[in-house]
Amino acid sequence: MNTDRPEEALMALAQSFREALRQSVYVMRRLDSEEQLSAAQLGVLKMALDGGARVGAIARNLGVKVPSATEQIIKLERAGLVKREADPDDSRAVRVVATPAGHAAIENADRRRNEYIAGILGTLSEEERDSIAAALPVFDKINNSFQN
Amino acid sequence: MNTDRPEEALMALAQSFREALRQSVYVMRRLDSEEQLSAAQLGVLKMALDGGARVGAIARNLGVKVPSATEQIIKLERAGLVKREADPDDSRAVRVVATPAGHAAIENADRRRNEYIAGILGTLSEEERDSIAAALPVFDKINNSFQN
DNA sequence: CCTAACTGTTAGGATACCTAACTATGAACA
DNA sequence: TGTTCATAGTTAGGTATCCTAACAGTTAGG
Repeated sequence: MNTDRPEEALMALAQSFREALRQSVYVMRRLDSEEQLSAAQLGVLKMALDGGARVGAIARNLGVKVPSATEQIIKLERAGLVKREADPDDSRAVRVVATPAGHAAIENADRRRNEYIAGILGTLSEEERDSIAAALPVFDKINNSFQN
Repeated sequence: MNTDRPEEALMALAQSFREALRQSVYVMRRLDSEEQLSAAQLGVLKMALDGGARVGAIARNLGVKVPSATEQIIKLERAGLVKREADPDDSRAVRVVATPAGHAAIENADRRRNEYIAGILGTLSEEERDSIAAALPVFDKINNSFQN
């Protein structure tokens, strides 16, 4: 495994996997286009829930650079969904915290999107759903390989 | 199944699925950032291979509107990887065809990306790879639900 | 023919991301 | 204690991708 010249089977699997990734991007765009909060903003908001999160942590979680996170945070702030506060332990840092309106917004956005997806999952067979359920943790593992 | 109020389990699966989608977008960005051809351009190029494809078909395949496809096609054309020709059957239409340089480029780009992914898949256990392989067709089925 | 439908291109605008440069704070150490 | 280096965010400027609207040319139906 994991040699310089991956075997045929591994390459074929990689190819299919890549196709799934490509489609996922498309699906996410569709999902986003019907909502007010973008996926990135939803991600920020989620991290801002319990006690808030620092800008750098948010950026890392979203897989973007700090200025890109700042940009989304500012939009959410203008929309009244989060507020920025000084970190009591480190005055260089900024804690992003969800406002009550932010809490409400995230619940709505999350539920709507989940219902949309659940509607589609509902059309699958039990078996198909099981295979998805089994694969998701592995997906997660793979995706985490890219965090570097 | 597929009721107005999806069950708990379905909603939970939808939530995890959505998380995987989100991560996929991130992974695709990473993968793209190390290459010269963007994923969208690679998609155009692939369709331009055998006998070429019409602009509208390319747009549909990529999940974007026609002007967005045109934009990518123009870039590839300027790079010498495709050429645009009149469709013999319908003079309104344009066929996008890969040049020899385009053929070469796609092979390189595809192989490099597959090797990268294969390298990661190689670190998984046999079982994990099997669960991915089993899920990919279902992913495909789900993703096709969005083609509307 | 003449109009309606279709295929693409062009123009203009929005969004999200990036790098580089800057400010301010913290931490290490002589 | 004071200098220096590292860290946290913001701001400025630029790029890529997508979109809608308006347009030109072609096809097809009545």
